[in-house]
Amino acid sequence: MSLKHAILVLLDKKPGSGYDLAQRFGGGIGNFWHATHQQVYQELKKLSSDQLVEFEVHTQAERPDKKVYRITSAGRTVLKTWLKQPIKLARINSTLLVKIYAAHLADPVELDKELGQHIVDHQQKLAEYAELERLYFSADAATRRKQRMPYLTLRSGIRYEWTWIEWMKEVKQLLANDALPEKPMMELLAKAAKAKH
Amino acid sequence: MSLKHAILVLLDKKPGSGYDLAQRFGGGIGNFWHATHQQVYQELKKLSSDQLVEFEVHTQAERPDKKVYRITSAGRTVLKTWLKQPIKLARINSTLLVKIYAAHLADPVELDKELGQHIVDHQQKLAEYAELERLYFSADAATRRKQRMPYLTLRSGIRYEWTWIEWMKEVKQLLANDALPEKPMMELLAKAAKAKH
DNA sequence: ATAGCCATGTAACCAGTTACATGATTGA
DNA sequence: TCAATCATGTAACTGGTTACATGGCTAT
Repeated sequence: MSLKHAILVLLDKKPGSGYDLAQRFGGGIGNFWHATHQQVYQELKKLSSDQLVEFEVHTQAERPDKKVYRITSAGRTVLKTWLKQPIKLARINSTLLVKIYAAHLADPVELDKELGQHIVDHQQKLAEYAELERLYFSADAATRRKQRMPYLTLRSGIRYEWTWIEWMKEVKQLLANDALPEKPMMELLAKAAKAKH
Repeated sequence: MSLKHAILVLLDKKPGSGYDLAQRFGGGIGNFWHATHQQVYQELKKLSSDQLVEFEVHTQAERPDKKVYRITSAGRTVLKTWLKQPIKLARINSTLLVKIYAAHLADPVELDKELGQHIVDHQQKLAEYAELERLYFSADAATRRKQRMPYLTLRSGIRYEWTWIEWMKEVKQLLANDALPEKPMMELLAKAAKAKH
């Protein structure tokens, strides 16, 4: 489990309310770790009873009161211990790949449409990332240095979306032409890598 | 949920016992849909009570008896209906990215070691995929045509591992040199794409 | 001997999703 | 007036992981 740790990471960067954290999981870190507000509130309760976080109630006029959480030193210890532990290879569960695997049962027209929609969705995501990258590069050197870790995760996202889009386009075209790939993927990638030098 | 559908897909290709399916989830389809034997047995029980699959007990000498499951026509209908339904954008939960995001709290030496290990793990996976691809290309044209959908999923796996490895190598090097990326990722990818023509 | 394969399962727990619930303020 | 934002939660359910349990056969 890592929701626990993801929350500790966020609170270490900056204290905040459950609502706050839920917002942050909806963008930025949300691109590689998803959580809903229900999960966040539950987890905060647990973390709080384990004294890894603590909170203060902020009474607000005009807005509902809120509990502002911050990480405790015990929490920071847990976080650092977690960072030291090697993680297991992530396992992928991709519905789209299961569908492609079973595509002989599907209606080709529908499948083509679905791939098309998927390509659009991922292109949109990529455009979002591209804009964030543009912003990053327009910041001054000090800010860029401070933000380098989040930026590196963004680079991962860009590569990921790009690759995924390339693959989907390839599949869409092959299915449309009822064709097979001509060359092994490994060969194509090796050639592209060489071309860089 | 898709374990249900993944099982139906597998049984549609070929009937088999729970043990059998669990093996198949450990390789091939397991590369993009993971399931343990406990999950498989539970799910088969549900599918069976919903009459989407049926089984026959095969008594074996020298081996434990087994239940050989096959998909029913109701199951095939459910499967086809599912194939028609558009799927939502997959959400990613990547522990490694959370760690990188929080890397300012980590010991650089440990982080470097962990990245190194991860690179090795993924290179191993990639080598596995490369071997499978070699096998695919050494088959005759008819076999290649029949296996094209599984092969397309393999291509996705190859691209995925390759990209992931490239990113990790980049991060490892940047951290080792305490450097920042010089050029936007979008620019680098666009240039590489152009070079193909 | 010992490990690994074949074969099936239960049970407890942990994590994640969906639905329900409330209620004030602000802006279109 | 209607939707969105701020703010917090409960409850039911579904899905996934880990541990436990059994037991014979085969190959080293």
